[in-house]
Amino acid sequence: MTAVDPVRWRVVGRDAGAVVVVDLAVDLVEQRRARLSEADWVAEASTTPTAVRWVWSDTTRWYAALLADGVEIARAHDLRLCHAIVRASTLVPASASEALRAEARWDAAPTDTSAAAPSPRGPALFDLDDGEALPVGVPDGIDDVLAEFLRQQAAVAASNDPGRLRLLLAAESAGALLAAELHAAGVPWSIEVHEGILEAALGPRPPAGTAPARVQEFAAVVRSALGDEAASLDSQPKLLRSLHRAGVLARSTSRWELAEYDHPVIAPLLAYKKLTRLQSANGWAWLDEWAGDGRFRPVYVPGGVVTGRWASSGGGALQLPRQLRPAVRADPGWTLVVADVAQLEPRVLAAMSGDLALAEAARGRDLYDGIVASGAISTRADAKIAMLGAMYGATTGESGRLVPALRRAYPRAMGLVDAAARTGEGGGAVTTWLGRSSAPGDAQWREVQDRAGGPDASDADRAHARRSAGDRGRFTRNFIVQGTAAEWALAWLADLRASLAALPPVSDDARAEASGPVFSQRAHLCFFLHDEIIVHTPKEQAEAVAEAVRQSAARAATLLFGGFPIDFPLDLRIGPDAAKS
DNA sequence: TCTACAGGCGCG
DNA sequence: AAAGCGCGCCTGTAGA
Repeated sequence: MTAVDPVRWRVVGRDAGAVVVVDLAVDLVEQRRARLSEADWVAEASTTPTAVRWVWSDTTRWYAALLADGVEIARAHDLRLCHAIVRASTLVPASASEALRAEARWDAAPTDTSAAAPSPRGPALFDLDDGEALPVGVPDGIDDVLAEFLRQQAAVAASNDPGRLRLLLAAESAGALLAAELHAAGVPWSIEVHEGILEAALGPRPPAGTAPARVQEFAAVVRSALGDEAASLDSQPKLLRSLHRAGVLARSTSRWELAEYDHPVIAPLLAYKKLTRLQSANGWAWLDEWAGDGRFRPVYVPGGVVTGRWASSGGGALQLPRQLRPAVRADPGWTLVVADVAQLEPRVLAAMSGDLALAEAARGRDLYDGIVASGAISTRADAKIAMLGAMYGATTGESGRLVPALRRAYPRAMGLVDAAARTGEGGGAVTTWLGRSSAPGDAQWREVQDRAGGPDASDADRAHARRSAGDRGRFTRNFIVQGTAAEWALAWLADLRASLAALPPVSDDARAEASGPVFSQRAHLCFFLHDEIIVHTPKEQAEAVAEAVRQSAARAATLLFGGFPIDFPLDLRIGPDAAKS
């Protein structure tokens, strides 16, 4: 059996009601087991040196309770998340992951910790749309957990690139810790500012069940312009019919299409839609439910997107409108460090393809300006449209027309995404820089392709297959870039999280102003969105935090891409609110 | 009455 | 302006 050092692993599982910890100190031969009560387990976790990595079934299943008890975990290995990566990774030969892939119980959805009723859950099933069902909750018995850990270690060791996979698994697991911490900490939220925004836009808070004053005003103007005092504005089919009667022959009621028509109803209707959107998505009801205690606590779902990006569930963390950003406000005595990466995805593409020309265009400046400076494309706006089109697979319109110029200027970078698209069109799997792989085309997809190639295929069959192949190609084209960008972001987060934890203790004044879990008594991450972070910090540490944010970005670049000359410039602001100035 | 879906729109 | 990728949430409607 192979040694599991240099990291010191502690494997956590349950057994007959108690928490069991197996310490894999140096060698698996020297396993030491300890059976702990819940209280002892909290004490054990809270006094663990930061160099120890806890191995557990599912971070969401264990960590929320520890955080509630004031315990922080520095390092973890999330078996559920890592199982998903290892089982699909093309870096792992099929023979090396066979044992792991046979363990379907580890393909379960995250443990649902929100349910009010505790444990004695039978085989809870989570219905999927195709009639299959995915069980909720992976195994958490100590023997199951230990066995799965060993399967994963073996598969990674037998992979083509254990170093990259280990980095990915560590980053993914650190992300899971952080996701729980972000939820526990919450984004500091000013109810007053939010209410001010709502009142300015919508008027005073209306009684439940009635529309705000400004919404009613615009509705009246719209109905009058339609010449129909009873027109329904909230039902798409009815609104469309009303518009047709008034001479607006739109085929949908979407904002962009309506904007093309010149009619007195358009302006008030667009205003009406904007206001009702604000009211229904982030109005007073949202404020009460999600930020009523002065903290916005979205539920993050690490690994929730196939590409490795996080998803979210509840609260709409991924859709927080810029309009509401001013409501993010630091506590008294505290401030915010807000940072986002400029053009993360094309920079990642330059690095992973080894495209020195694109890296040169990106170096030390706005990447799109750099493309213009190179002469490849004439305006910044066009360069941006072309780059997005190249990464998303645009074939038509302005974007599609501009992509060929990019292909000539940056053949390596474009060659990489074009190759990923061809792989996807053929039903194959593609893999990110660190080893996260997409699923290959499934049986149903394959069947569509096979039918189109058969002797009695109809034109419709062939068109369907062509479209379906194109859809997959655009997905895999984007997967390698979006997924690698997610890996860069995770590396940035993980490094920063550790740096913040190592900052010296803050003054008692700052601590006294803070509220929430123990780690929120000092500078801590409170928000993450793909390529953007917010750190809530005592004012006295803001500069140190900003420096840590920059250093972590630089270290993430080195960690992933070594000495390749690519930089990741940050747009970084320090201030009491998170609105972009 | 309940659930599934589509339209629409917010974010990267 | 979308286009071309990835999401979540709200609303109303259609269908069981």
